[in-house]
This record gives sequence, C-alpha cells and structure tokens, in this order.
Amino acid sequence: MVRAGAYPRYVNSVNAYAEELLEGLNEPQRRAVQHPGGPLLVIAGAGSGKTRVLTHRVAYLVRTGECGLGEILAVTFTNKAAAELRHRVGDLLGRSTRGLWVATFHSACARILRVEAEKLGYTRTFTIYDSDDSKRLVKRCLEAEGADTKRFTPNAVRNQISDHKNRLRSVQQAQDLAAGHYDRTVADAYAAYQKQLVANNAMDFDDLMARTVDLFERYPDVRERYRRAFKHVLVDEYQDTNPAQYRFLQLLCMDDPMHQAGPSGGGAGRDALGAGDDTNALTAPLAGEEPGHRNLMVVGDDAQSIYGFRSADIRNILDFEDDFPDAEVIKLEQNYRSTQHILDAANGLIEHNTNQREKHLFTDEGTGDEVRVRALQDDHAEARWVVSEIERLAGEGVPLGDMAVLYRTNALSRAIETSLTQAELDYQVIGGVRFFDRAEVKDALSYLAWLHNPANTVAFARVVNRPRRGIGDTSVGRILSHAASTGVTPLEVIADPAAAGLKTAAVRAVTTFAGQIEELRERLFGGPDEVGGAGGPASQDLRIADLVEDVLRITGYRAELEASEDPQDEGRLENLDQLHAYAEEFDAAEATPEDDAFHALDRFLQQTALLSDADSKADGPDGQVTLMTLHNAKGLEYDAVFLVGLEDGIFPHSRAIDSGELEEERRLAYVGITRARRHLSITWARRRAMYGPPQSQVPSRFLRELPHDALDDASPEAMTGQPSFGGAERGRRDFSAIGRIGRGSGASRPGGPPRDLSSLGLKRGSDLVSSRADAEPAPSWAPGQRVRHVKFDAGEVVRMDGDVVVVRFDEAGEKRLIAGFARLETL
DNA sequence: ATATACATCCTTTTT
DNA sequence: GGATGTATAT
Repeated sequence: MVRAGAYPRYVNSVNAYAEELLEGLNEPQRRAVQHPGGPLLVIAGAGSGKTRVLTHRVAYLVRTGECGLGEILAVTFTNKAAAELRHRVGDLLGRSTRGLWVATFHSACARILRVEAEKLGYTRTFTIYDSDDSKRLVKRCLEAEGADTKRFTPNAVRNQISDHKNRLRSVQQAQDLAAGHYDRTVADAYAAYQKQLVANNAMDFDDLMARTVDLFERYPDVRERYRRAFKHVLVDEYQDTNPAQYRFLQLLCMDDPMHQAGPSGGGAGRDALGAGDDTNALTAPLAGEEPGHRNLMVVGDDAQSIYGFRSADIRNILDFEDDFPDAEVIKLEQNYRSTQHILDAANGLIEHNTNQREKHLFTDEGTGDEVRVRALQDDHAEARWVVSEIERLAGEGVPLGDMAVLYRTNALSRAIETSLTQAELDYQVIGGVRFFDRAEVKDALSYLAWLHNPANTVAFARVVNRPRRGIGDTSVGRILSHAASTGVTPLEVIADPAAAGLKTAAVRAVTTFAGQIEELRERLFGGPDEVGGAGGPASQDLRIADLVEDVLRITGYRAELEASEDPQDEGRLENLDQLHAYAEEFDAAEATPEDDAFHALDRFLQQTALLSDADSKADGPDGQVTLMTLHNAKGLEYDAVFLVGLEDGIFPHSRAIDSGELEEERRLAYVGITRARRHLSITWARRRAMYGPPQSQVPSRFLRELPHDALDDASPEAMTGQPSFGGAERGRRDFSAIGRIGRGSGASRPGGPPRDLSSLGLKRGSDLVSSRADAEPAPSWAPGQRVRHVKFDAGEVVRMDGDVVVVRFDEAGEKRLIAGFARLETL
C-alpha cells in the first residue's frame, strides 16, 4: 500500500538551522537524512559514513521539529556503539542528549522489562543471567532429566535453546517441531530450563528480547504506550538482527506485524514456526489498535552480516522491501576509508556470493598500494614476515596503533605474539576472557547477585563453596532440591540446614556460611531482617564499593587468595582490585542520595550484566599493534591490516565448509579487507602447527577469488602454493598433500600441482590410516561419496577426478574420518 | 570433600 | 598448547 502524503512533509519546512546538518554529505547520505518518513533501508557499504547518516538523521529530526529528542529510539548492538552515537549526536546538536533513547537492543528491553516484569511472572528485581550462568542452569536441567551430558553438552544445548528463543519459538513450539531424539531432548531441556529461570526470577540475554516481544504481544496497551513514546526508531547494524529483534521493531513501529509481512512472510513469522505454519497464538493479530507510525529507519550492510551462527538472519536486510512494501532503499557506495585497490579486492571477493544486494564500493582517494599476498613456509615464517612488514611501515611513519593483525580464530594469535615480543614491539590482544567473565570477578558479583536476589540458585551454587568451606556437590544438591521441593529460596534452607538432610560436618560449614551471609545482608539492608524479605530499611550511605569489599573480607575470599602460594592468585587479587575501582566509579557517577543501597545494587548489577568490556576494545593506548579476530574487527579501521592464516580449513573454517556456510565466511573476509585504509597484506602458511605437530595447509579458496589486478603477486606460487611431499607425521603418513590437487574451478593450469596419487607417494586403493580412534563419521558420509578438499584420514582412494578425490570407505570401519576436514558430495 | 592425574576437546561470540 | 571435565585415590 502506497501512502504518499500520509507522512509529515517536514522536509519542506525551510529551516536553516536544520539545513546546516546537510552540509558535507553526499547525495545519497543527504537523501537518507532528509527521508520524509516511513520505512527506510540504508545499505551502507563499509566505510561509507553510516554513523554519520544516523547521527545527522537524529539531529535533523530534532532540528526540523519533527519530533523531540525524547521521542527517538536509536538501537545498536553494542554499548560502545550506543555511547558513540549519543556522543556524536550531542556534538551535532551542541546540547545535552538527555531524554534521547540510545541503547542496545538488550538494554532497551531490560529497561522496559524492569517496569513491566510483574506482567510476565517476574519481579522487578529479576536477575540477568549471562551465558555462563545460563550454561550452568542448562547443565543442571540436563542432569535432572537424566540426559547424557556427553552427547548433550550443556553448551550445545544452550545454543540450541538460544536459537529457539531468538527465533521466538516457545517451549511448546520447540517440542512440536522436534523430530528426532536429539531435538526432543533439547526441547525438554528448554522446558525445564525456562521453568527454572522463572523460579530463579532470572532472564537470560535472549529472554530480554523474547520476553519483551511477549509483553508487547500479550499487552497491546503496553505496546501502544511504547509505540507512542517513540515516533522514530533507528537501527544500526540491521544485517545482524535476529527474528526476535525484527519482531520487536515491527511491534514498535508497524500497524499489525503479522499482516504487515510481505509474500516471504515477516522475519519472525517466517521463522517462528518452521516451514508451512504461519499461525501462533502469541502473535495473533491485535484488534482495534491505532496505526503504527511506520517511521523505521534501518542502516546496515548485508555484506557484513557475520553473526548467522548467533541466529542473526540476513534475510531481514535482504528482504526488507518484501516485509515493508513501501520502503525506500538508499545505497551508500562511496567509501571514505580505503584506497581503490583495497576496495577492488573487497568488491571482487564478495561478488562470489549469490545471496546479496548488488553493491560496488568506490573512492576518490586514488588506487593506492596493491594488496600484498604472501605464501610463507610455516606459521613462524608468516609471523616473522608480518612483523617485518610492521617494522617497515613503522619506519615509514605509520604508528603502531594504526596497524592490526586479524585472524579467523584466536588460536592463531600465538605465533604473531611471539614474533612481536621478539621484535620488542608493543601489542594488545583483543578478545579472550573478558573482565567480567573472570572467575574471581564473577564470584564476587555472584555474591552480590545472590544478596540481591536470593532465589538466584545459580549464584548461590556458585558462591556457596567459594572459598572452599567443605560444602561439596552433594550438600549443594541437597540444599537445592530441598529448596525446590518446599518452594523456598536457598537462603531459607541454609538457616536450618539439618532440615535439608545435611550431615553434621556439612551442617556446621553451612551454618558458618549462613552467618557470613547474614552479616552481609545486615549491611545491605541496614539491620537484621527476616529471611527472604527485601524489606527493612536499607542503609543510605553504603556504597557498592564498600559492599564489594565486605563480601571479599567477610567471606574470607580475599584472605584465601592472599595466603595462596599460587602466583596466579596475585593477578586474581589485582582483578578484584579493579572490580573495586569499577564499583567506586559507579558510586561516584551514579550516586543518588534518595536511593538506598539496595536500589543502587539493583542498578549496579544490571549495568554489569549488560556491559562487556567494550570500552577497552580497540581503544587501547597508542603505540600498540592490535591483534584480534575478524569478528572483533567489525566497525574498526586501521592504516595497515594484516590478514593471516588464509588457509582452507582455517579460513574458511572447516566447519563452515562442512555445513556449507561459505557465504558468511566470505563476508567475514570482506569485513577484514575493508578494515584497511592504505595497506593490506594477506598471508598463508604452507605448514602450520595448530594443536600438536605441524600440518600441511592449502591456501584459502578466497585467495583465488581476489581480482588479480588488485594484487601485487598473483602468481600460482603465492595463490596456490607449491606441491610439497609430506613425510610421516604423528606416526602416520601425511596425506594432506592431496589437498594440493584442489585448484579452484578445476581448470588445469600449467605448473599446477600434481594430479597423480603416485607422485604423492600414494597408490590407488591404498589405505589411508585413521588418525583418531574417536573420530566419528559425519552423519552424511557414506561410501561412494566424493571428498573435496583435504585431510581425510581413512578410507580407500578410488580415483581422482579433476580436483576431486574419490574415496571409498570400508564397510566395517565406522571410525575412520576426522569430520570437518572433508567436503563431501554425492556422486 | 578434595586433590591429583588423565583424557578430551577444541570457531567466531556485539548482549 | 591449554583449559576443562572426569575418574581415581586419599
């Protein structure tokens, strides 16, 4: 339905103050900023000024008088992006941005849910579980079900449940959809887990989205309230939205989400129930409501959609016009970051994807350096080459802080780190264990979390024996089951441990613990308090930093670390000091005299739960080379970028090859390439030690997809490597050299690798030795299938066919392959 | 209940 | 290479 004229034409209201905001914008950017209203998709290529468009848009809306600052909701994925957006809008407007909602999806939802929690069976003090908490709870549920936690690992099951939630599948739907035994076990775990969450008065990250959607669907009046509050909704990184987030946006902006959807079905509806089913009791059309404002502006780049594994659905951005038929689409293709050779490489690579919007990045900045491609002998040589290039560029005046080394998996950082250390170059590694995920920090926070919410059994179970007090798994199990069966919190159980059936030694230990907790509660609530109640006058002057310190002192946590001989405990103490400093900062910044300690704690916990250490990310001190995964690099840029480990099996990752998710891998490579402003180098190693002894590697297929004109060395040697005849390794023959047979499109090229097994020291029909007794065949593997790619470990080589090796597996040998390294196609 | 020794498993991860 | 979990002994 076309609704021309239905939107306010504030564009025409001449307003010099507002028009000022259009200066310096290119044509499509300006159109986006001036968009009259209604659904708008901005396809913002890498480096095309997407944040600029968003900030100017917000400022423009305000200055034209289209709406007040407080009537705009801008949603991002990270706290960092939200903070930057707010900051830049403030700069543009030259005034405070108080009232403007700039938030991550999750914090916006958390804020809404705090107010409305009772409607969903929670209290407003509900706890937010991070992935570790939720994994623990899933594990407990699986054990309670008697599921085999070997086959059903808590992590895998948690991911499945997460996927269900992100696709807005209720427990019931998950159970209905479950086909096999595995799915059914997962669905049952989901049911138990969800029940436990409610009993714990806790929500996981996914719940923040899903429960808000529930809230809006079940309470049209609530939905209406928020829909009226926000006349304009803007979304950053739209390509990474999942179905729950898509639906959240629909509910906030549109008339009737379920019927708004175009032919392909709307995101959530499209996926919520699986194929063929399009109804859902929870999402029934809402009757008699007012039309939505439809002012939804989303900005993103389908070519940078790299979070599919977290249920992000690229179709949200690909099918935007189907979902919103009258949507305007604006493309930003002028790049302000990189030189043309780099953009050519990016353009050429991404062309190999089929599922995408056509796009061609260009720049006015000139061609610049060609992209350097290097094949190195092994991972050490690769690291040395990268470091020597870093030194060379540093000599040319490029600051170390403007250089980054990017890799597919964290494991690849080690060799680079070693070389950088040897060269005495300063570096920082982004990623790894986050501050708030560190065991000791999490322990301290869990104490606070349990004091705050005694129903939080995960926090209880975490801290009850930390430091060790002689309360083992059996005792904890008894306390928890007694709490569950009598419907009370663990706090009440530990007041009378004998009633839970604990042995005398355990009773004594628990009583000591209970005494410590009581003391802490007195501090928090300002006096003796009946068990379980959050009432009582909370102390006014207690600061969170003090509370942290009280926890560490009264529980003996700090004392144990101080007494320890373990040198690692020194670092743990430092981390706790850092937590203390963080709490002090919070106290200073958030001190509200009218607030009592409990409510301060409430906000403190919420903040820490939703905060990663985003602030530290990539904003490290100058003079340091930055090392990080490609995923972490999204949104960042550097003068010089090194992309290392471009080898099949690493990048693209073997699991992505197996599951056919090459397009997302390619987008990841695209993200990496487009991080570079002036210098880009891509390397691969012929041999690499990953876990254990070095293995022969095959250059990434992505190398061959780069346009040769953009490269400094497109020789077969750099791109495909020289044949090498591996010897015995790990007590077996190295068959990985077969991988050299693979050469892209299959056209034979002079000087190419050998096509004959005998030249590899293999005979037709020769046995390939199994590498691992525990290796299971992938479910889809069967005799007579073709094995593309490298590193199969067993079976019989029947023949080779171009770049394909045909392998037959023996009937009996069920244990023969490393799944994940061979790509199979049915003959 | 806990300490130790052994086996096993390895993407990516904005919240 | 190293972190994490399980089996075994104390």
